[in-house]
Amino acid sequence: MPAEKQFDVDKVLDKAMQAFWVHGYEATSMQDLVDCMGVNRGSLYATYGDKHTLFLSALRMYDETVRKKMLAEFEARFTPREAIRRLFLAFSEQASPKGCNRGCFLTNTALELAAHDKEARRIVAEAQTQIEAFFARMIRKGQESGDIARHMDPSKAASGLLASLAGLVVLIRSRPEPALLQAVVDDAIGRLG
Amino acid sequence: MPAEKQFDVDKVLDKAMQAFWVHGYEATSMQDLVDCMGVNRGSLYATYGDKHTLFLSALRMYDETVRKKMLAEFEARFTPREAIRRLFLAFSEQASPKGCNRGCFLTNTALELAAHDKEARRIVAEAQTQIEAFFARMIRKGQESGDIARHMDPSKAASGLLASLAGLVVLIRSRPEPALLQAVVDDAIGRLG
DNA sequence: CGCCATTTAGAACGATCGTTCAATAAAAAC
DNA sequence: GTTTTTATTGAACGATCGTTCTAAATGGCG
Repeated sequence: MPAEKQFDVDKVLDKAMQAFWVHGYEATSMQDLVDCMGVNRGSLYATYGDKHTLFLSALRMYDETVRKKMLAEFEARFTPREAIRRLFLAFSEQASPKGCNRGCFLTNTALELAAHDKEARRIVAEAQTQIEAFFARMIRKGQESGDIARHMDPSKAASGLLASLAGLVVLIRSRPEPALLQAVVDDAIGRLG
Repeated sequence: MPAEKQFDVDKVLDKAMQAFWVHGYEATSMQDLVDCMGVNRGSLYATYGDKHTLFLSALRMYDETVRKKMLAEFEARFTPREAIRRLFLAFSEQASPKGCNRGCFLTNTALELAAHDKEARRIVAEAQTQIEAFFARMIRKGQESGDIARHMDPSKAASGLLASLAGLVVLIRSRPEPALLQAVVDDAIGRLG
């Protein structure tokens, strides 16, 4: 049934993204991917290349369709302070003590691969830099409008918020307790004054 | 050459801990462990059990010999505020833009295994709870002596510091830039008043 | 000195890993 | 309508995975 692809390349890549997101790179086998993507091995290699290349494509897709979209939406729809809060809530509220807590694909990758995989580190670092810039921008805007405290250094506070956000998604995976995550979010937002 | 073990069980377990710490669970093969521990496969299985059991032993060893020791030493030797600062510095100063940044074994495990491995999650969660308790204790003591701001809720602020610390070690692996890590530490300590 | 207990060494196990390939099928090109 | 091109399929590849087992070696004990 050829000459035209029998599947939607992006939709199937999304399946791979989900698998890598939940289980990580090493713990996801090509067999797992064949099963969850619903595409045969040959087509998979012909379309996406080898496992490592496929992983990086999935990571880039997460960065584009999840991270970028999130920041843009919150920045467009809310006040600076509220935009920051929504970003934290987007993670803290996805967590549940029982279910599977996948956290953040970029942060999972930061710890599993970034130390040894140059391209993975580049993607993760670039994404973190943009989140940091988002925080700094929001803080500056909030300071102008008066709903964020004027005494703080926007770029230093942005680094602090980036760490708090990364820490939040770590805790989502190890201690998905609503009260704890809520406390982390409150503490982070509370710093804004 | 038997009847007595030819190697120091704890010293060799330490080698395994280093390997898992740097590369994680899945990316460390039994062959890697045989090589770096300097002990044969048979002896390895007879002494430590299978790979997963060995990993948990290594993780427990990290918790006992690294994490617990660190907290106890800082708590005993420094003022509350300085004890907190030293804990952050212990991580931020180990990072270098060039070298291998292993970060924190417990946090690495939190993201790689905690979501799917019950016992690993238990160990990580317990350690994080104790770090949180350490922060809360230090904050209370600091508030009494006056070098930590009195307006903050100790246990909520402790949760916030725990997230900042976890975030710091995430950034160590993905963006080991001294200026960034310094900013994160300054922001965390700055919150104490 | 000789027997036993235990560790050591490394070969070997089946299973699974990531990857490739030859055969099949169908749309596109002429 | 024939040829060419391309996607699909699933079997098959060698390598490596975690694990087990057998044989050799040594110290403790009678």
